[in-house]
This record gives sequence, structure tokens and C-alpha cells, in this order.
Amino acid sequence: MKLATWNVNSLNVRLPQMLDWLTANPVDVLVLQETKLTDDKFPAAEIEAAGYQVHWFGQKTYNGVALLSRSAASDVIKNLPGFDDPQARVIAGTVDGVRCIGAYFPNGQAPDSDKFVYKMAWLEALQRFVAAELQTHEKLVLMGDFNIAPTDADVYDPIAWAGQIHCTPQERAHFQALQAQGLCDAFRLFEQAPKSWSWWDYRNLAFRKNQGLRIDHILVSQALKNEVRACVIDKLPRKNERPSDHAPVIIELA
DNA sequence: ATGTCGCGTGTGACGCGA
Repeated sequence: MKLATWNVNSLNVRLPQMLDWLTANPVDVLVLQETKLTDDKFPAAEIEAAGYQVHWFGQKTYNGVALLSRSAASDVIKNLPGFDDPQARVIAGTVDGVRCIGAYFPNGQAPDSDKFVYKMAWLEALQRFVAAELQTHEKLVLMGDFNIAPTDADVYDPIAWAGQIHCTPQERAHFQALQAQGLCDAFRLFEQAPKSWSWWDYRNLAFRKNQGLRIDHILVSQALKNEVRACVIDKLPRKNERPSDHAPVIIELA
């Protein structure tokens, strides 16, 4: 079973690219972030024609998530229960016995901003949600754009980024709290090339200079850890003529 | 380099978010 996450930065712009990618990478589950579409504009027919079932949850201009799967997803949840949120950031469903949670974590803008306060509140709610989901789903995968670089090894210039957004101790503590719940950063189960990133700023020729961050992650529950066969970042779509600023991350389970 | 995208507003540059 293969699962993937990709922040497409507008599905309206990236739909052809995403369909091409699925043809080349026929994963069983794909979660999307930053679809930036209201639900009435979601391209369900095109995705279904490609052989996927799909659930979506969006809004105008910002955010928006989707869950694509070969098999039907059951018990689909949109956003965090009990956390009243005008922003569409979470979609979860059970596919082939695996609880799949796709999430677009808040960016947070800057550590001294209102958006950071919101990010922290959202992360608290996520911790509670994951804890509850683990009670009923032993096999669980949390994947998406976390907007957190968990360690300095996930940052191209850790000195410049020290204490900056994505790298604050508070954000990293939340990542560690997820690990303390038994979730495992699948990418780090394997030897990886140094300077492996999942996001490169559009500015400053960042991709060409490989100046990026690893902020897109796939975390697996303890019951799945021994089933993980591979976890890779696919840089290829970032080389396209009109790329998303994020690359997809893929996991293979036994 | 405050260096680029994408969206919405509303017709063409600008503000916002990332």
C-alpha cells in the first residue's frame, strides 16, 4: 500500500500536473493541501475519471484539503472535532483498514503574530484529536504540510532560521508530542540524502540552490512502524515549468 | 534582495498570505 501527501498550492492551477503525477505514481491514497477551492468548484469528475474516489473540504482563496483513494474511504471527518475553525485544514478517512489523516497545519507567519497564537491553539486541538483517533484506530497515518521543520537537519540554514517560524521550540515541542503519542517520522526510518527538503521558497532561486525545509511529513502509528518499507520525497514535480513550492512525500507500507 | 507565486478584486495593478 502506498500513500502520499502533496501541498499543491492551488488545485485549479495544478490539476493537470497532479493527474500526470498520479499516472506515474499510482498511489492508493493521496492527501492534498492548499486546494484553494470552494467545494462547488472541486474537480471531482476529473479525479474520479483517473480512478480515484475523493472527499474534499475547502474554502475560497486559502487552505482546502482533499483525500483521494483507490478504495472507498469510510468514517470521513472534516476539520478537528470540537475546535471551531473557519479554516479548512483537516480531512480524515479510513482506507483499507488504515486511518488516514491529511492536514494542512497553520503557517503561523511569525512567532510574535496572532497567526502563531492560532497555530498553537490548532496544534493543541490536533494533539487531542490524534489521541482520540488512536484509541479507536491502531493503524494510523498522519500526513500533510506540517509547517514545522522538526530538527536542524531539516533546515538548509539552521543558524539563520533559529527561532524563526517553522523552527521555534514551541512548534518543535508539538512535533515531539506527536512522537510521544507513538507516531513515527517515517522519513527518518531510512537513511536519506543530506539536505533533503520538501519545500523551497519560490523566491531567491531557492530550488536551484537547494535552499529548503523539510516541513511535509508522514507519521505512522506504532502498529504500522514495522510495515514501513520506504519513505521518499519526490523532487521531480518541483522541476516542472509551473511547480508547486512543495514536493510530494510518499510512503510504502507492506 | 522585500528577489515569486496564486487569489480576489474587478479589468489592471495591488494587497494579502505563504
